[in-house]
Amino acid sequence: MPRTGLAPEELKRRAVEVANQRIKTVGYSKLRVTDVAAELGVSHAALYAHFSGKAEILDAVVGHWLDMAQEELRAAVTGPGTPEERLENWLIQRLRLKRQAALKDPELYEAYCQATDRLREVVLRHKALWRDQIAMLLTQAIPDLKDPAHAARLVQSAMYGFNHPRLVLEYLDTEAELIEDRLRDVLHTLIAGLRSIS
Amino acid sequence: MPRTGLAPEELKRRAVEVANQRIKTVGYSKLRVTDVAAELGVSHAALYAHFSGKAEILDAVVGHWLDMAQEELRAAVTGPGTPEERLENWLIQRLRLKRQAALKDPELYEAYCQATDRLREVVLRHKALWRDQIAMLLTQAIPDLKDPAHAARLVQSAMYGFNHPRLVLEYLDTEAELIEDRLRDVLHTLIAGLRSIS
DNA sequence: AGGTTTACAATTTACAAAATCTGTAACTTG
DNA sequence: CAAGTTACAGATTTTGTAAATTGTAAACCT
Repeated sequence: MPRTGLAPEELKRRAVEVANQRIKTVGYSKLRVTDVAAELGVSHAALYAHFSGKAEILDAVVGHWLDMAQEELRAAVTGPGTPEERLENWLIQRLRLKRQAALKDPELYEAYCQATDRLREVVLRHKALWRDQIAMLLTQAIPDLKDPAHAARLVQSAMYGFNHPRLVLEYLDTEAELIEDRLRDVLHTLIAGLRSIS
Repeated sequence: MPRTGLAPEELKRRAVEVANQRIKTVGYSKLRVTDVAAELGVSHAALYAHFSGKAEILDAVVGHWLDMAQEELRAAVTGPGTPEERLENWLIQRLRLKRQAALKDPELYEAYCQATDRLREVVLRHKALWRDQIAMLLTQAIPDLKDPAHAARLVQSAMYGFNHPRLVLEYLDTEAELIEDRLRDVLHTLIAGLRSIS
């Protein structure tokens, strides 16, 4: 019987929520497990029954954000337009989500950056998911594409300069439209190239 | 009359040399202009007659490294092979130079990274030079290319994920061949695309 | 007068003691 | 016995202070 009156899953969910909130306000580097526990009304040791440590709490926060982003992006995959338009849309949307996050919640975004730097498993999983989505859209856009997985990796490589979290930060004060136009240019040229080769 | 017996230009050159050496040994963050001056046998204040401050000395060191790199790359531009091969060669060579620098003189490379982060004028100038070289090679590789400058920027955008100093560091422990293959893939697909569009 | 030095104010860095935080283990409660 | 608490050792962060560094100005050579 939990003395808190909360099911384990619920406490976990709330912990992530609180951590998320605290990162937004006090910042990523100043997040303390103690504070999160205090805000939940439990001792900090209690959290260790649900998370292996501070890193895992952070991972959960980042994972939550990535899930939200994933959800938003799903619309672009199934939306209207030609496959090529949807792929473009999807890539632009992904970029916008990151830029918005970086502008709106810089501290939370910093957590995401650090998770990426350290190659945390959460981020790797989502990167793989994203590549799958690109592969799917590419297959639709280029019917006789030889090796979708390979092509997807290629596109992802070329998009890295636009999408890498740190680089997104670097270009934050550059006009969005300018960057998006460049992304489109690269994408369309790549697709033209892939078509002409296939 | 300089009391050091050195022409201003010579002192400047030597200061850069000493700073360069010191960065390699004691590290970028621990470079002191006092030390540089001491090693030259002048008071640190004397350097302020030639450099506006510490940042400018660092810029000069980075500029020097970039000049060397530029020199090395010139060979690839005028070397043998088809224009497309030379462009590929040039891009690969540039990547290798960075990786080598990062491995051989990590501290010096860190100075370069920071200069890039802060968008120092030295780095911007070299980026423009590089883009010109890409444009030239592209023009040769694709005779009826509409807008070489635009195409060069496009290629540079797509290459950013391979060439950005920080990302180079990030991939330092990934096999060189793997990355180079990806770079080639992206480049060839882009060129195919540019050809099919022109 | 150009180039340099000395002297000095404003910053930055280095360091060590005190406080705080993380993670573990033994103990408690419904 | 699952969920939680308290107690605690080791690691990390904070804080205050001394020392070193940067950059400027006025004086100094030749």
